[in-house]
Amino acid sequence: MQRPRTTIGDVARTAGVSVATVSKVINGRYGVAAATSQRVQRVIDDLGYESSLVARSLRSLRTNVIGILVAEFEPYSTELLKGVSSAVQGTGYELLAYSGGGRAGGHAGWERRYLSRLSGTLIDGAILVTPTVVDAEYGIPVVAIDPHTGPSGFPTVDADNFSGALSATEHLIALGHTRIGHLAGRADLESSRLREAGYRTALERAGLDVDPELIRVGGYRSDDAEQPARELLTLSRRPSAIFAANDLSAIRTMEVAGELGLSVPGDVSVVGFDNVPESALAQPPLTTVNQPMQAMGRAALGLLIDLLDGKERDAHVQLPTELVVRGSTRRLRL
Amino acid sequence: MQRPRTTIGDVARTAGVSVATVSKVINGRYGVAAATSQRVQRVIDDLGYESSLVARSLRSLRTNVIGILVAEFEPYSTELLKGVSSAVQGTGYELLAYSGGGRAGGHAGWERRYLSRLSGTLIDGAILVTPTVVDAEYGIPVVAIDPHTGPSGFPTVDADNFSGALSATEHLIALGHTRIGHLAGRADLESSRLREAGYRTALERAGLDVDPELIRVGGYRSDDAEQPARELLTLSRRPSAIFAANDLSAIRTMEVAGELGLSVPGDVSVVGFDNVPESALAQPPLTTVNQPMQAMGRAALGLLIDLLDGKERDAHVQLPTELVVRGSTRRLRL
DNA sequence: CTGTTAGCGCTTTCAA
DNA sequence: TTGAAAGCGCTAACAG
Repeated sequence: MQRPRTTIGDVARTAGVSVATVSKVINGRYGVAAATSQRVQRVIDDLGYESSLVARSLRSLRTNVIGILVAEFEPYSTELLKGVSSAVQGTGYELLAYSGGGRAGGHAGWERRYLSRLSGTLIDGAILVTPTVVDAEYGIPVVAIDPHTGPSGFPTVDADNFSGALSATEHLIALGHTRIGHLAGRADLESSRLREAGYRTALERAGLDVDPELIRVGGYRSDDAEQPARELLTLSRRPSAIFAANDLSAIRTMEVAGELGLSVPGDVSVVGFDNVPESALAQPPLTTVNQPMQAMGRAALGLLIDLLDGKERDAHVQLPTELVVRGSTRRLRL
Repeated sequence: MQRPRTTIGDVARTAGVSVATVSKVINGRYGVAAATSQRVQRVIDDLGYESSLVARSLRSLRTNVIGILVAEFEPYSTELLKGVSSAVQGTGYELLAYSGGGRAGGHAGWERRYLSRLSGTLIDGAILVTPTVVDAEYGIPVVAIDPHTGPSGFPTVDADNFSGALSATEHLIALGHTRIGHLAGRADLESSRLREAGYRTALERAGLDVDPELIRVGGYRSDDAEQPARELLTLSRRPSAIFAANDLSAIRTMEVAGELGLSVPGDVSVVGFDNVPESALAQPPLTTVNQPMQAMGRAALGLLIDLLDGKERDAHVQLPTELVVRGSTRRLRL
């Protein structure tokens, strides 16, 4: 099976020239006779030769490949990916999305590891999705989307998490809910903190108490949300509404409610955050806060390309969020 | 900015040993004194060293990285990606999704180019999404999802396109439609041909004529679908229903209908294919044929890993499709 | 205009 | 148990 791939050496031998000459032809360098160039080109076509990204990148400084590093391919990161992909068209760059399997994403600092692995340089620059540690120096230009620490002195794209959480909670309050639970995100993420802050602020503005018992950590991942969702829904004084820190945990919350024989939105209203496509598919369709993920991906790519071109750009881009009311919330019946 | 990354040489120098020794420690080879090993390990941790995938792959045959090659990150390929990503957890493999920017996906044979670039070996095996040319020998184990030519003597995963198209068209016929247009996919794709065959068969079984004027090529991409959709909808004897070969072109068809002042499903019913999450978000929600994309991704990964482990597996996996009725189709009013 | 040479960071014999 | 040296495929000086 493992027929070794054709190398530049094979091409050189077949064409009767040196590898250096072939390299020049491939890269369009000056100093090759037209006739030679054509002959080499023919051999390249005949053999179906394509230069190895690996070998090339070991030697040269540019590969025209942009990396996008994610902990896992889930709805959020894939939406970003769609945005980046649409924006990369015509820029001359190719895209390489990298994700460790398994729990790598769980370890803080996964982005450092991945970057180290790919650097050197398989990629010219990288987009980090939800990195936990935003270290100072990475060796290559880097843009972060929704980083752990929030904007911290280097290029960042995020959404207005605070306002989004505020309007989500205000929506529930406007519907007459007063006992509103919150399924928080990962404690180490700035976005998570901002969403909780929006929740608290909305309650306070409405003159409602913030009951610590109603706040649980769901951790953004569906699996991790199950247990805390169950706790909230089996409280003796059960909340009549829950604001989950992202759609995945909101959807899981609705599933748990179903298992407990509770109807959404009949017995409990649920609001999510992100507006991933899956939220509209849920039963009932999830009321959520839209985060313009594809636009964020495009913005990140724009920042990164400017960086690669040596143009310094405004270090921080924040895009607006917006409440999307669907079927998982309803007015509280007294 | 470009602080060069720490290399194995840096580690060796700091630890006062040779690079060879460091390499052995990293790879857990025998023949290193425990004390030395510990000292080297400490330096590695201190320096935050991570070996370069690039350099390593140039030398050794395994990288434990699986490639997934796509023409573009759009809803279909990202759904597959989610499936592959969930299945890769715990296998010890990492994932590298690669996509050329721009029109690379348009050129037939893009998968060959990408594979050549990544081979040699950045990746141990690859999953090819909708490859156009399924060449015999690629040098590394390869599994194709929904290939151009259909199952052709090497491992393939696809969905039951014919049955899906059949039930989509039968659904329209059952609703009383008799003039049913078809917006076909890319002419070079087997899946596209099968969907058209399902459409034709359903019409024939119902004793309806297949009017060639009602069949246009939409090409699976949203942009490419606009013109043919417009043509169908402005025909003097306009069809009362359209079966589009995938969701993206179905959604575009609905948009075009809107621009033309036609209501969906009031004036024209529309059915798609794939059931990408976006289809449920469309206005109105799209009736479509579900293709279990995440399961297909998981199946492809399973096949590939078995191949990598030297286990030969059943070369062809076909998953069932299923009609999902939503709001874009309705009974024809006479 | 073309070829020789020297690495890029790493793994792997093979000697010491 | 360790290290020196070769070489993976390629590019970039530099010589011829």
